[in-house]
Amino acid sequence: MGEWRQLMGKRVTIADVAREAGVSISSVSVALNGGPGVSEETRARIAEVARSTGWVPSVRGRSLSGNRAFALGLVLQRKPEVLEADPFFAGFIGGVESILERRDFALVLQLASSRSGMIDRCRRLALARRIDGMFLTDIRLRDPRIPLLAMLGLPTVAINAGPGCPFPTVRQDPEPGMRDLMAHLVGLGHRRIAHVSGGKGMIHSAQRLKAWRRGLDAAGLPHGPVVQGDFTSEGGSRAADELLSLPEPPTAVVCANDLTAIGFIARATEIGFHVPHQVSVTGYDGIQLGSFMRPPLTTLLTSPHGLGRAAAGLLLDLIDGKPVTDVEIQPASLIIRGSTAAPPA
Amino acid sequence: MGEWRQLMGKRVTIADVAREAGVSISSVSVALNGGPGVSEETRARIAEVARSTGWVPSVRGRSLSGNRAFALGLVLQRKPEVLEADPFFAGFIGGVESILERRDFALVLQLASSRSGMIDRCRRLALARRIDGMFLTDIRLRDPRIPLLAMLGLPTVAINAGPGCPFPTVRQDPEPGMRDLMAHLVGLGHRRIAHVSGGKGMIHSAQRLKAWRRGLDAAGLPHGPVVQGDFTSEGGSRAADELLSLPEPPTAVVCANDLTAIGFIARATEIGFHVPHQVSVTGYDGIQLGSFMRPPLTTLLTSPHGLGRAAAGLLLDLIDGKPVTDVEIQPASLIIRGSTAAPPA
DNA sequence: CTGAAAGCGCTTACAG
DNA sequence: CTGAAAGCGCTTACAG
Repeated sequence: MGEWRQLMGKRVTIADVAREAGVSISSVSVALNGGPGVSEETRARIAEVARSTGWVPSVRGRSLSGNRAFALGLVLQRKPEVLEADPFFAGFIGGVESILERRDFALVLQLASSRSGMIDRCRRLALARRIDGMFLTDIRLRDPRIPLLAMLGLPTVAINAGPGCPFPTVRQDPEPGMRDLMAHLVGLGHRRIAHVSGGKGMIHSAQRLKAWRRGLDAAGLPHGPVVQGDFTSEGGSRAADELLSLPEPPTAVVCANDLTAIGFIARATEIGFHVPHQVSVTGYDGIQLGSFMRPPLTTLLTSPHGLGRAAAGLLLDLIDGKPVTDVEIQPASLIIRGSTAAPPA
Repeated sequence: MGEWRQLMGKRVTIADVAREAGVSISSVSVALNGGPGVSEETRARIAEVARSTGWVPSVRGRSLSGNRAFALGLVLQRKPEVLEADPFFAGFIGGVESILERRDFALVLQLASSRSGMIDRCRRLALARRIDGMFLTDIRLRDPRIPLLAMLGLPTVAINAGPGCPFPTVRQDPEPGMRDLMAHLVGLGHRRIAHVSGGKGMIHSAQRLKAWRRGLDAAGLPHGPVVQGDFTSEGGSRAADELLSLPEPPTAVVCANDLTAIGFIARATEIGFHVPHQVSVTGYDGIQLGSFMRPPLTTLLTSPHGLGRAAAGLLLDLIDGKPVTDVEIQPASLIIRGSTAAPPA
């Protein structure tokens, strides 16, 4: 019956509910928002009418009068081909949604194809007042979105930001796991350990590169060669060509992420290098497919889902004006599988 | 200066623009929506003021008065672990966004953790009038969302729907490619060809199963064994255990998607079956990583991105009241790689 | 405890 | 060509 009314195009509004319950629309509003000043009896009657008519408050009306969009924004810039295999994107959104689902907030997603497009869409999303807050991911060195969002005054939560970011931040520390990984390789006997880096200018690329360097320093080893990657398997494949044609190729290669490692291994195998017996290869992310590779991938397990959950909770608190502090989720942890072994004698 | 006004909390509104331009707010509205009845001179003046103040119309006001949300909805149900490696999700969204980006529409994404949650969120999204239209993906046999959305009267576009779906549909035909795939296997000499199916009750699982059967029929071969899968690598791994322990194991296995095939190959290799020389394995989807497997995966190349583009265009037309017809994008096509070969003699 | 009124920022007929 | 007015569906002080 409620459904029936809805479907005939006669949308149920707060006025219908008020009329049917014999109260004013303000009483309906207060009753359903849990405000004080409505008797239990009236509240129950209103609730029953709302239920039976199938009324769902219009977010348009609520937004305009209440000055809240009931939505959070996520703007990403990705090349389509990178997005498909992206190890972060889907898990992060899943984590965010697991929190928003209960709060009846919506996630507004925008994918920009260019850097300037991303910045422009951030700006419009905020200025059009479509969202109450924003998630800032894939942060770059001197990211132009940081001053933009700060200036617009939009509540923002950063994910894995570097130091000096003015927004509350959710972090998963790469350091302990990377230290374990480097110790694992050094312990196996590796002395020439190379790195295939992540996308240029990304803060997480820089973090992983630094952690690799520190691991070498800690073991008193020289810094091996670094090849610029881009977080894709193609990049890993190219890096294999480059590193394995060196006069003294590395015996271990630390890749900036799993996709890179998978591409590296595929190409290394193709040109006749046995993984792990001639060259050990490691990833970063801990994607599910890593365990189905042959050899299965030694990697660091990250938690995009956990970051999403934490970020959503933090952003909602921030919007509600609650006091917030940065959140650290459990650090990425080493998973040793078959793609690492002792170097050739 | 425009930015400055915005940032001080004094949001620029249409009233500010009207005052500064010396016109009424209705003129501003008409001018910026490209309506007739404003002189070129006035329009230019208004545009200049809008630009210099940095005014972006509030979507809240526009939605309420204009009865449009300027947003489209996508509600998915996925287990978090499936979502991460999902071959469809990210590409589809990328395609949708490539169209929405130009039209200043937003994509509202909701991820439900349960079936009932998904249906409830569909309902609330529509009733709260948060969106103008909806994408219907992952359609099941007798999907309860179909009558729901039809009843609510929400413009909806279906993706790869079966016959009898009342909504305009975007399709990528699996038939020609599956026919080619089966012919490829039969041509190699395979006579015992098994199938690992997709998730239970999904329409695309049924389609691929049917296509496999038809291929066998066309070659006059008996239907090999079918193992129930679930579109995951774990499911493929379990299927390998089951099929390869048969008294007469199949010499070729057609998997419902690439993840399943990858899991199958990993497990088959582990228990001592050489792929492709003892058993050929095929996938479906054409994920990028398929070409980095060893052996690289024979599969059908699909286009989630193309489906997303087409679906977004169709849905926007539908909302605008334009006449629409179903759209067929180029069929999924066979890619022959190293995971298929002649059966053992 | 309850209701009438103003207002959120726009769009859309309708007069002039 | 331009403006004043009504209205979209709510929330929030403010009176009673």
